Amino acid sequence: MIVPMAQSSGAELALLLLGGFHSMVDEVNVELAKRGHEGVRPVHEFALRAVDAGADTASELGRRLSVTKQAAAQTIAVLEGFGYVDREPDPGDARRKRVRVTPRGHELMTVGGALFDDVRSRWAARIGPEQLETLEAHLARLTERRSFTAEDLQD
Amino acid sequence: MIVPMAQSSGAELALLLLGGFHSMVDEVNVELAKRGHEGVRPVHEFALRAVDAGADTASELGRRLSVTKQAAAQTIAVLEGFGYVDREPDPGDARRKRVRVTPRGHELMTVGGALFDDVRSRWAARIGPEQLETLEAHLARLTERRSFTAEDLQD
DNA sequence: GCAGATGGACAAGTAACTTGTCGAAGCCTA
DNA sequence: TAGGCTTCGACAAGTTACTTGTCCATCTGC
Repeated sequence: MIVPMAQSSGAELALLLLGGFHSMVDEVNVELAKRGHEGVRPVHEFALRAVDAGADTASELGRRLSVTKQAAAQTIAVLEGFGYVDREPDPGDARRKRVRVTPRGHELMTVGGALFDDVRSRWAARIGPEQLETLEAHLARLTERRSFTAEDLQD
Repeated sequence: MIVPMAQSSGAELALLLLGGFHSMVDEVNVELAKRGHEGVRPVHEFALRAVDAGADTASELGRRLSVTKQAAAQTIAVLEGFGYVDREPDPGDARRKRVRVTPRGHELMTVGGALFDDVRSRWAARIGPEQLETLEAHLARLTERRSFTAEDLQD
C-alpha cells in the first residue's frame, strides 16, 4: 500500500490513515524485535492491553476486539506461547479461565508503549505538538461511535 | 479494535489512525455491496486503481503494493473472477500478460471513489473543511518516504 | 550467442481470522 | 429443585491474503 492514488481524495485519505498506522507500527515492531520481543505483532500488543484493562477471558476479549471468541482464544494462545499471559481456572466460575498478564507481558506493554510514544513525539516535533493534538482530537471525533450494525452477533 | 487504550498516547494515536481507516472502508463496503459490487474488499479497489494507474503486470503491481508478485497475481485472479480486469498476452513481450481494467472495473472505481469522497465530505462537514485539509496535509508529511528497508527483495 | 535478469505459474506453508458444533457449567424462574 | 436458556471454552474445518521456494519461458546486454 502507501501508493498515491489520484482520482479520489476520499480514497487518498483512507490510504493516508492506513499509511500512518503502518508507519507507526512498523517502526515499533523493528525496535521491539531488537529488544528481545521478536515475533510479536501489533495485534498482540493491543490484545495484551485489552487483557490488562480487564478483558480477562477469551469471550470478553473477543467482545472488546470485535472478533469471535474463537479468534480471541487463538490470540490468547499465542500470547501464552510467548509467555506474555498465563491462565488459571476461575475459582468462582468453573467455565471460565482467567487470563493474566505476566511480568514479561507487562514489560512488553511498557516497552511497546514507550516506543509508540517515541514515534508520537517525533511526529509532534515535525508538525508541532498542538497540531498533533488537534489532529488526534479531530480523529477521535470522527471515529467515535460509528453506526454499529453487525455487532454482538457473537454466538 | 477501536478500543480506548490508556497508558500510551502513542498507541492510542495508532489505534485512532487504524480506526479512521476502518471507519471509512466499512461504510464504503456496505454501500458498494448495495450497488451490486458484493464481495469486493478494499484491497481490490486499491489494487484496481494501481492497475489503472499503470501497474499492468502482476510483477509491477506487486512492486507498487509492496507485496510479492505471487500475491499480486492472486489479487489479479480475484479481480478477473469478478470481471473487473481482463488479461491479454503482451504483443511485444511474450513473458508478460497485460492486465486491463474492464468497463465494470472502471465503474467500480468511479462508484467506490465517489463513496470514499462522500465519507470525506461528511467528515469535512463535521470538523470543517479547512481542518480536514490540514489534517490530511499533516498526515501526508508524517508518512512521506519513511525508511524503506525491506523493499525490492522480490525475486 | 550465452549469462543473467525478469515474468508468470505451480505448490506448499502460514497467520489471522471465520462458521459450526459440542459439552460442561451457571442462571433464572415457575 | 428441576427444567430450560445462556455462556464459557474447546475442537474442527474452511477462508483469505499473504508468504517462500522452485521452475521454465522469454527477454536483454555485453
